[in-house]
Amino acid sequence: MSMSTAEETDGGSAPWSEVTPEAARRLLVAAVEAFAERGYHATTTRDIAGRAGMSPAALYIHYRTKEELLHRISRIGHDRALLLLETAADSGGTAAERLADAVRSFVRWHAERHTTARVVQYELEALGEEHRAEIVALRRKSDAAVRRIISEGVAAGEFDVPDIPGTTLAVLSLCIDVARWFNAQGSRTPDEVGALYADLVLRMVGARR
Amino acid sequence: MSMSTAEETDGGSAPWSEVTPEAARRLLVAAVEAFAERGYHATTTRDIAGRAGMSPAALYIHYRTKEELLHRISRIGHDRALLLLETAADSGGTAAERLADAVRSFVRWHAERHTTARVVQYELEALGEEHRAEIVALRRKSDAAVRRIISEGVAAGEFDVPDIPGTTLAVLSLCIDVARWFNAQGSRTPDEVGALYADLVLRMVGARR
DNA sequence: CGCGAACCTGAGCAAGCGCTTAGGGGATGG
DNA sequence: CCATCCCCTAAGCGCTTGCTCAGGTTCGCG
Repeated sequence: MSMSTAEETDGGSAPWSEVTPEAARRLLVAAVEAFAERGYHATTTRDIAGRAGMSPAALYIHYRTKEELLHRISRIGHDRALLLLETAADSGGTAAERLADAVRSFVRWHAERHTTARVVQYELEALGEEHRAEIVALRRKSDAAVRRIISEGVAAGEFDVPDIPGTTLAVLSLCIDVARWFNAQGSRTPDEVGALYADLVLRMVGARR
Repeated sequence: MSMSTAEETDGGSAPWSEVTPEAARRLLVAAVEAFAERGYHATTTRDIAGRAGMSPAALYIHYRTKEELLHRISRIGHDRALLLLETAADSGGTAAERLADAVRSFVRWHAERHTTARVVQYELEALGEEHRAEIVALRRKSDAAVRRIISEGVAAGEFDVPDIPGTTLAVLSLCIDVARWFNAQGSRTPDEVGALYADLVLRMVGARR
């Protein structure tokens, strides 16, 4: 029973500090691990509770349903991702600097916290109607943030982009998919992937170099 | 230059011609639709059989388990995807032409047949141990095909690519993720997405233009 | 010491799961 | 006509699912 769940590769900011009380957080962390490993539908409430060292019934003291657990995870993750992109978009510097910054931090988050990101990005369809609508709204804001950087880069003559919406979509798609293939035991660190991807994206938008 | 769209007819009739008898094909097509909509684990054998107009028991006359159905789908899809990439890699022309050709046909397949592609690309983890190993081997061959084009382009002085394995990974990742976001009711045709992505990838490898 | 609130468990329910089994119906060959 | 084969279904088995509920333990506070 002395099993510590801290298999965290996180660096810096506390991962789930916004979730209280502590028992609810333990359940949520257990759910993230289970959902990322096997997918939402293949994960049982018994599995989640077991990983958190509780009985199945304990889950329902802190969350009304299994779907609500997924929603909390998804909501927090999307808030975080959106914050990263908007911070980069609003920072100073050239469009190229801001775009590289956005991609670097967004990708680094997807690699570093790929367990969470996998759930956040690939289990959307398991959400209920209303919850999914809420999350989709957040995703549109992410899209808008990236599109804004690219548009401003084009307007300033920094970028050469024939299809702004299409390129925005491709950039986000490229970054998001990091969560699918990234492996913590692999040879690349999150920082390296972030740097590589920032370079590739600058090439995609034809940034003057 | 001549794109062999002969066997790429759309819509769910020709693509599964290798599956016989007809009842087995109907079940498989129904399974593709169901898996793509709800995911493997959320799909029931009753749902699959119902879509094919049969009773649940009929499924087990043609397939031993639900997992075998997924494996057949995954195997056929991966064979097809690998064929597209290797055909492009082996065709004549410059590296840039071959890379553009590979991306164009690979992306078009993911968009045109996004229902199938979604199952093929995102339900790998539901496969059993041996079946997954077989599929992973096919995926490594896809990676090798793309890497070969890029390497040859670099060797010929056509491309400027600092990190060949990383860029190969990113190119494949970008293309595969089309299956996740592509929507048939959306404003882009598969051909348009293919053209856009071929252009973006040529920029990523720094092709002389 | 008592009391209530917060937290958790053991036991279990109704529903749904993948899969099996016994047998029916229609075509084919004698 | 019967017999055989294939394809299919109705019924259901054993098990697991998400979730519930009555009751127990621990705590702060008087």
